Amino acid sequence: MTRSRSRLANDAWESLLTAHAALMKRFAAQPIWDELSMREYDVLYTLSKHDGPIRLFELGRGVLLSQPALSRLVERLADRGLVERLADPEDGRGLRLGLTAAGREAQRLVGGRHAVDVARAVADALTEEEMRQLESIGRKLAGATAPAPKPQRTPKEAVL
Amino acid sequence: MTRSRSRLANDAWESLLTAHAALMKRFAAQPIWDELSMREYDVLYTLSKHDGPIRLFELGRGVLLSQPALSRLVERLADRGLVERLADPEDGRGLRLGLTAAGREAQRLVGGRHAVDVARAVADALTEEEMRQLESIGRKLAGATAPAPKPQRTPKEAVL
DNA sequence: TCGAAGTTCATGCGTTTGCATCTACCTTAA
DNA sequence: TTAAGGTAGATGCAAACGCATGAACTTCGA
Repeated sequence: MTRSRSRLANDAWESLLTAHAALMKRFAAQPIWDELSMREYDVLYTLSKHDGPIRLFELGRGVLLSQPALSRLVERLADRGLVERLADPEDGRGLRLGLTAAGREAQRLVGGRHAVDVARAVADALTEEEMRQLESIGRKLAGATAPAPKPQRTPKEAVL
Repeated sequence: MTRSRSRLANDAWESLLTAHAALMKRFAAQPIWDELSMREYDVLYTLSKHDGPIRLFELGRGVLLSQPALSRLVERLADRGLVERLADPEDGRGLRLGLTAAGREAQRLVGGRHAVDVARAVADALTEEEMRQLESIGRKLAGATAPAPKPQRTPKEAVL
C-alpha cells in the first residue's frame, strides 16, 4: 500500500519536528549557555551572518519569535553591549542592527562550542550523502515559504 | 574544495533549523488556532498517538518544554476538560495522562485542518523521494538521541 | 531492613512571551 | 499637497515560561 502524497508530506514533517525537538533538547542540555541563551545566540548568529546592518523585521524572519518579543530581546542585548541599535537614515521608522565587538566575540565563543556539539550529533547519525540531502531539502522547504501565503478566507472554506 | 564532515553537519543542521522556523511561522499564521494553541495541539496530538495513558515525563520527551511548563500546560488542558489526569496505581509519584472525548475531538478537528496546510507546504516543495528521505533522516537524527542510554537492570555495571 | 540517593511531578518567583494597541514614519493617489 | 492607508518598531498587560526547589514516592545498597 502506497501512502498518499499528502500522508507522505505529513509523515515527513512530523519526522522533522521530532528530530528538531530531540536535538534541541540535547543541545540545550550542554553546559555552554551560561552567558547566552539559545535564543540570544540565535539572534547573534543571524547578525553575524550578515556583513552590513540589518533591520529588525529581517532578523525576525529567521527567528521564531513575535515582533514585540524580538524587539525586547534585541533591546536587552543592546543593554548588555552585544548589539548595536542605530536609527536607519534611509527610513525613519527602522533600525540598523549590528554586532558590537563584544557581541561578535560572544557569538564566536559560544558558536565554536555549539558547533562541536552539532557536528557530533548530526555527523554521528547521518552519512555525508544524507547530510547533503538534508541541507538541500531544508533549503527547498524554507525557500518555498518565502512568499508568505496569507490566510485567505475564501467564503467556501468548508471546514470539516 | 570539499567541506569537512563537521562543516557539512553544521550546514545541514542550520538548513533544518531554517526550514523549521519558516514552516512554523507559516503554519502559525493559519487561522486554525483559535481553540488550541500550537503547543496545546502538540500535546494533544502526542497523546492521540498513544493508545494507553502515558506519563508526564514521556510526554515531555516529544514536547520542547521544561518539565514545570509541561506540568502546568497539562493542568490547564485538564481544567478545560481535554485531558484526563489520573494517579498511576503502579507508581505513586506518576500520572496517567489521556485524552478525554472532548480532547480527542478537538485534536481531530484542528489536526484535520493543520494536516491540509502541512501537506500543501511540504508536498509543494518536495518530491516524493525527498519526502521519504526527509522522513528517514529525521528518524535517524531523533533516534540517535532518543533512548537515553539508561543503565539497564544489569546488576553490576561499571559506571564511569 | 533501613537510610541514602534517585525519580516524578508540583510550586514559588522572577523573567520572557504574545496579543492588542500605539506612535512615528513612509507611500500612494487624488 | 495632502489625506488615507500601509509598515516598522515600541509599549501595556496578562499569560506562560524556565530555574530552583519542595514533596511524595521508589529504588538501591549495605
